[in-house]
Amino acid sequence: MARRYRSVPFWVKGGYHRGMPVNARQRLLTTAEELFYAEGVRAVGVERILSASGVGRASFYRHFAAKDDLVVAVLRGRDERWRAWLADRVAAHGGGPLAVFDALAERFVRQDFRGCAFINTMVEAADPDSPAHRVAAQHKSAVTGYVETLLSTAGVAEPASLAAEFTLLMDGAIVTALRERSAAPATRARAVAAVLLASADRSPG
Amino acid sequence: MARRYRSVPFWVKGGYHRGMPVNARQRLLTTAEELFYAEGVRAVGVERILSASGVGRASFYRHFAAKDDLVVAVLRGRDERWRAWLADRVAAHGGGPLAVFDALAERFVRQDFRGCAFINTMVEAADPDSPAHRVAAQHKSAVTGYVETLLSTAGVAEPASLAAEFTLLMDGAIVTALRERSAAPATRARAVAAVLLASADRSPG
DNA sequence: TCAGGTCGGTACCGATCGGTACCGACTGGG
DNA sequence: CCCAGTCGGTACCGATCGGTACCGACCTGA
Repeated sequence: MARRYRSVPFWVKGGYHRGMPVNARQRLLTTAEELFYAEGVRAVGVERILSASGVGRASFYRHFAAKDDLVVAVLRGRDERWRAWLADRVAAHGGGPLAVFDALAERFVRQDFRGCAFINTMVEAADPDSPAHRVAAQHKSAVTGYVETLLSTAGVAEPASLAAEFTLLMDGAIVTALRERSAAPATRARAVAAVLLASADRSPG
Repeated sequence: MARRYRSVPFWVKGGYHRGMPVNARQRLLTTAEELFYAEGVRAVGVERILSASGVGRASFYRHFAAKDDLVVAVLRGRDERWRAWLADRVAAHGGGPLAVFDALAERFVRQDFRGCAFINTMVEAADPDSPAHRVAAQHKSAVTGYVETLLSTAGVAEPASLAAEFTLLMDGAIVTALRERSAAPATRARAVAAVLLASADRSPG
């Protein structure tokens, strides 16, 4: 059993000059997230993460009992930041439900775009009961819930079913962008969503 | 350099009783396809394929120069059979463009459903230039082309753009089914596609 | 001053990875 | 009958996998 990180240690205050980012745990999370997203969880060994982050092998297992725990921690962090990013970009694009596709379009044109980390996780972690797969599925539920609030705010009478369709379109756009590598799938999905939104019932008022 | 399989050998005619299916190459392809689909390409080692298929290690490398060659061969075979299966099921469901979603619904409820092998391949084989990734992308193009012919036959004026939207919906449904594990995503995508089809321009006649 | 905790570095472990080489058994066509 | 070719089995290779143990250096709070 590896010991766990407890509180803020000494070197976050003073000038710690050994590694760049704050502490070992944070460096591991940041480095692993990059590598996992770019090449896949299974394709990236612990050694790669250690050399890329400059963290010692023992330090790794002091913070994470196993590689799988790092994977889950990375996914949880990405889930939070991704949804915060989405809310930010939606607001920047007017705050309407269709803005989620404008946000996706921004991601698709990045040259480091490699699809959705959570879809990729559900593909790689085949077992639906595995912790990583569960976290990925939870992320999708959370996104669907967020889209539902957007639709509700926009005055859609029964936002739940339309939110499910929006999420399906988002996932379809992401997977399509994986091979088209352009913003086109986002605008395509947006156009479809616009048709759905236009024909949706509006709540009174 | 491993020698390649040339022509039909002796034991396909006579009673070959060592292994069940016809020959070693076919057994390798069948077994590998099952395992790759169920657990992922990277997760399945050569040893697993050998023990599960009953093929000797040397025989493996007589037929395939490397594991990657087996992967590509598996994908090519699956591409052909999958599209033949789709055409068959579409015909069974009336032959209309929307029948593709009825076909998908059949797949989603299978308990061995693990998404689309080609989407999974594009996720696992991160490098877009890798042979496996290329074959997977080609498969999607072929499916889109097939959907386009369905739309054209149905009298849609400009079937290309609508075919792209249909394919996006299909991929979205597949990814969604990966976590919902039911036919619901297929019917959901079908409903969306029906709206698009209804509002599409029809060619004269 | 000193115990306690975190740090990076390294040696090491058994297991598995993809791949090669060689073996004897088998069967067909010449 | 015998050579060519395919078969399954196995020993073996170097590399890498995830994980453990121990080290000295460093800083903190008592």
